[in-house]
Amino acid sequence: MKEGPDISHIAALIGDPARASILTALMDGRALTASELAEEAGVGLSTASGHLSKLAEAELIAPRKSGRHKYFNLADAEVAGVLEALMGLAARKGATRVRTGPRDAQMQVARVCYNHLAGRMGVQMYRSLIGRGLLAEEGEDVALTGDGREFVTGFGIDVTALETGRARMCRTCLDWSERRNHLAGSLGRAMLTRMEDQGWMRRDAGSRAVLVTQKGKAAFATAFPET
Amino acid sequence: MKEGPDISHIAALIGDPARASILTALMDGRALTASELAEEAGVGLSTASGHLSKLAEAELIAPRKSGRHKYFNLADAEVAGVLEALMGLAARKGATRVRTGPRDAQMQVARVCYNHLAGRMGVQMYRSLIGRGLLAEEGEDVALTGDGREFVTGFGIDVTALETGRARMCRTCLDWSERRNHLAGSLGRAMLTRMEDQGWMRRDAGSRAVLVTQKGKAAFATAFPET
DNA sequence: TTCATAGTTCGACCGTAGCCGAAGCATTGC
DNA sequence: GCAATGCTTCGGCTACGGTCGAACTATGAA
Repeated sequence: MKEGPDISHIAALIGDPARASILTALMDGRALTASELAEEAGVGLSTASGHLSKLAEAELIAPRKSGRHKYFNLADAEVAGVLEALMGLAARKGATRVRTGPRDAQMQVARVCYNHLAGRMGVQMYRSLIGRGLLAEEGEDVALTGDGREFVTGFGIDVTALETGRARMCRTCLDWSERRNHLAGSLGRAMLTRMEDQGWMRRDAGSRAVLVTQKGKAAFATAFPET
Repeated sequence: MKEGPDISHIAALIGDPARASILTALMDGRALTASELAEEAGVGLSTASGHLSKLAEAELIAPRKSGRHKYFNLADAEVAGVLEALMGLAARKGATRVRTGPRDAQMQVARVCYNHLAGRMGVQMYRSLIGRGLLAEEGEDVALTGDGREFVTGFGIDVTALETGRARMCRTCLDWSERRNHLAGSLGRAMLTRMEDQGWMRRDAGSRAVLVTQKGKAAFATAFPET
């Protein structure tokens, strides 16, 4: 008398510590190789290879061969969303396995989620765009308004290119630390890239934290004022 | 070098088939006893007791003693939301463990999620309320508008009582079958209860399906027209 | 009090699944 | 061609955790 999809299989996949590390490592949207993920998870290459097969088989991650390397990505933003949601549950009993350090504080301020900006700054950007009518919420997702289109173009982003792309341009993603939406989708990704290009922020290699430059702090506050 | 909350522990808890059955059984919001849950999961009472301790320890479920019975509920709507999200992932590769039958079709149409209405009808209700400006989305959550307050009161619900309650009145919950939001929170619960009281629908004992009466079909379509 | 029902704890059993190292493919570089 | 690198497969070990039944506790009913 069980109804609905079988969640135990997929949850069990996420439930192994090594596999959870792998998935967490992929949450910033970068593609990583099997060796890098093995290192990240702290297991041997053969073990990691087994884990990766299982995750790929369940379509939680998407493998891509490139030469003699094999790169892995999270399958899509929905998977990333489920992982963030699980982090939300885990976070509220302080079940962080993290060695606390300077990076962790920065993680709360700005970090990469899948491939867009998350953390306090990600949420601030989102709320600022909504508050000024540049982004409008429609049902479960969001869209650029006319004003928003203009703003984003002025920000240095080719909106037309995004619109013709295959990926959804605007998506929301629930932030595990802030418990509020931030902007995902191809626009979210483009915004982060643009801010990196302008020297406002840069990703911390080997973690999901995003380091904000002095110049970036000021420019960000001007571009995305709290409303 | 792991950052962020430790999702593996919590995912592993959900990942055991017996525990997943228990959690799934609790998704309709009813409180069930240890024996009932053992039956549901198909394990012995002693085994179930162990599982229940673990789930309670992780605050996924909330135990309540009542006489010589012990009742269990999901801890809150966020837990229910994570479970629905996992179902969404599982559903897309057809990983249903369900014996297909007439009930399952009904589950797609209308079912109980935690304690509110989900499935096609749940989504229709939500979209109808949004479309007519009775419910407004604000950031990640939703609120009743002035018109909405009037409408809901006319529907036979004491809004003031809900507002003074401890639980959040309006919440959204992502539907695993429809992939769209439906209304959760104490208002979502009250709406379902009210519709049951009026004889529009009733819960199928022993499953999460909601059976809609002939009268209910018509009344629902009138009350929540597609916009 | 005595009995019955509900749930917990304990001990023992057993299977699954994670782990590694070694050997085997595949791809690139020399 | 041969060597080096990246990954997969295989075999065998181990341990963790799910399972049950039995003994124990607690609550309520007769």
